[in-house]
Order: sequence, then C-alpha cells, then structure tokens
Amino acid sequence: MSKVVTISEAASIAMHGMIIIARANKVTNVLEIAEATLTSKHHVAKVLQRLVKEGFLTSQRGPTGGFILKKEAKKINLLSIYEAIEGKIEISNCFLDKQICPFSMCFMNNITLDLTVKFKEYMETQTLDKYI
Amino acid sequence: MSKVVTISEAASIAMHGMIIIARANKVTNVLEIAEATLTSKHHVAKVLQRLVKEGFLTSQRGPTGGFILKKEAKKINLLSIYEAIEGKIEISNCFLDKQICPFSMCFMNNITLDLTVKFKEYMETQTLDKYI
DNA sequence: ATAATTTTGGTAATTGAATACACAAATGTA
DNA sequence: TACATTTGTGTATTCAATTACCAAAATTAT
Repeated sequence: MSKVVTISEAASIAMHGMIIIARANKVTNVLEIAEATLTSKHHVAKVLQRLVKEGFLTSQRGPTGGFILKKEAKKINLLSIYEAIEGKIEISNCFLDKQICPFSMCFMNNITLDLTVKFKEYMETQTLDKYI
Repeated sequence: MSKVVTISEAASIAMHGMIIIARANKVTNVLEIAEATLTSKHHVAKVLQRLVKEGFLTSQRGPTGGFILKKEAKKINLLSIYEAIEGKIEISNCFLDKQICPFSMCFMNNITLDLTVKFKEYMETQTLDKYI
C-alpha cells in the first residue's frame, strides 16, 4: 500500500491540535492533545512549540498551563498551519527536483502540479471556525 | 519548500525508464537510462530488475544486452508501472493510518482521498504509446 | 518555601530511501 | 576458448527526515 498525497504526522498534529484548541476555547495542554490525536506527547510538544514560535499559539507554563489560540479561529486557515510546519508548498519545478528534466515536456508535471494547486486552494478555504 | 504530492525517485526511474525504452524500440541498457534520467546506474539497475520480475520488461545479458518491453506500449499505463514499484495506491482510510480518527468526521479525508483518486484515474489513462 | 506540573530546548534514536559495492551468471565477439 | 560486457543478486553504507527522550526553566498551588 502506497500513498501519493502525503501528510506528515507533524503536520497532522498541528492541524488537529489547532482544531482541538479552538474547540476547547480554553488553555489546553500537551497531554490532552496527545490523547485526542492518539499520538506521542513528545511529538505533540515539539509541534506545539513550533506553532508558538510561528505566532499561532500562546503558551503558558506550570500547572494549569498549556496552549491557547493567539488569533481568532476565523482568521486561521489550515494551509497556514500546514506551511508553518512543513514550509511553503512548492507549486512549480520538476517533481524530482532535477534542474534539467530529461524530457522536453515532462509527462508528470501536469498532474502533480494540478493536484498540488487543488490542495492548496482547498486548504486555504478551511478556516478553524468551520470546525468548532 | 515542501511537497504534498510525492513521487519517489524509484517510481520516477521506473516510469521515465519505461518511456525511454518504449521510444528506443530496441534493447536499452542501464547506463543509457541512468544518463537520460540523470540518476545513479545502481539505482536504475535495481528498479529495472524489479520491472523484469513484475513482467514489464525482458532482460538480455552480455554485450549488446539490456532491457526491452515485454508488452505492447499501448497496453502499459503509468499507474501499473507506479504500483509495480510502490505497491498499490491506498484510496481509503485515515491519511495517518489511525484505526480510529479522533474526529467523528475527519476534516482531511475528503481532500486527500479526492486528490488520490484523481491521480489514479489520470495515471491509468496514460499509456506508454502516448509518449513515443 | 516547597512541591507538582507543564513548557522549552537540545540531543538521541529510528526509519526508510537512495546509493554504492562486490561478485556471480550469462552472452556476444574476436 | 578466452575476454569483455551486461544483467542478477545480495549486502552494506550513507543520508535525511521523522520521531522519541531527557533534563532545565517557569509557574501555579499548597
């Protein structure tokens, strides 16, 4: 079994985690998110740290500590979360990063490009408030 | 820079290689394909061997040896080549392989599934004779 | 103050893909 | 027959990305 459309666990934790926090509407900690997403708390911690640095979350240490949205749910879309973790999605060039494609017109570019653009467009429409 | 639609070098070599062989319409060896695809001959060798075992190519050892299509170009599509290398493409289940998605209706399944199906459908229409 | 809790940040371990290598087997050519 | 060439097979190494772990810093509550 293979996959063409791939999303790392990190990106998944980021997006699911942001939705969980948006829904909770209160300070939520690593453990709660790890349990809700069925992933390791270590990985969740690392991803949430990143989201803090990127300005998506505010963190609070100590007992009763955790994370809370820094911006309105309506103003955060899934694409921005995804790209905060993975880096900007590439929408051009050879899908294998060859400088010179051995074929004058690469047979694959069309389909991979097309699907990537569709993905980006969809993700951009998905704001967090749609999942509350 | 990140990617959502990913294709391994192995799968790329397989598809490009099959097109090169189809175009050449004669016995073609590892080195010729490695040079045309700008990849390592070791990797090419490994991939072509797989294609022989999977019934896509016939191999010929010794000087003047190499590989040639086993079936008509018209009867080979890119999807079958891709899946011969990567395994069948998964078109269902949670994109993170969780048995239980933490959300009643996973927000991601729709888009990843949709794109994967589009990819499969497109690749199935692409027979080798279209690239000769 | 002390203890418990939680984030933070650095490092380690794991995984999988890609690449490299060596030698055996087959085949064509001189 | 001897030699050069090419595939076949197995293994080993390298490399990058992902995931896991651990100790330090911060904060709250008792």
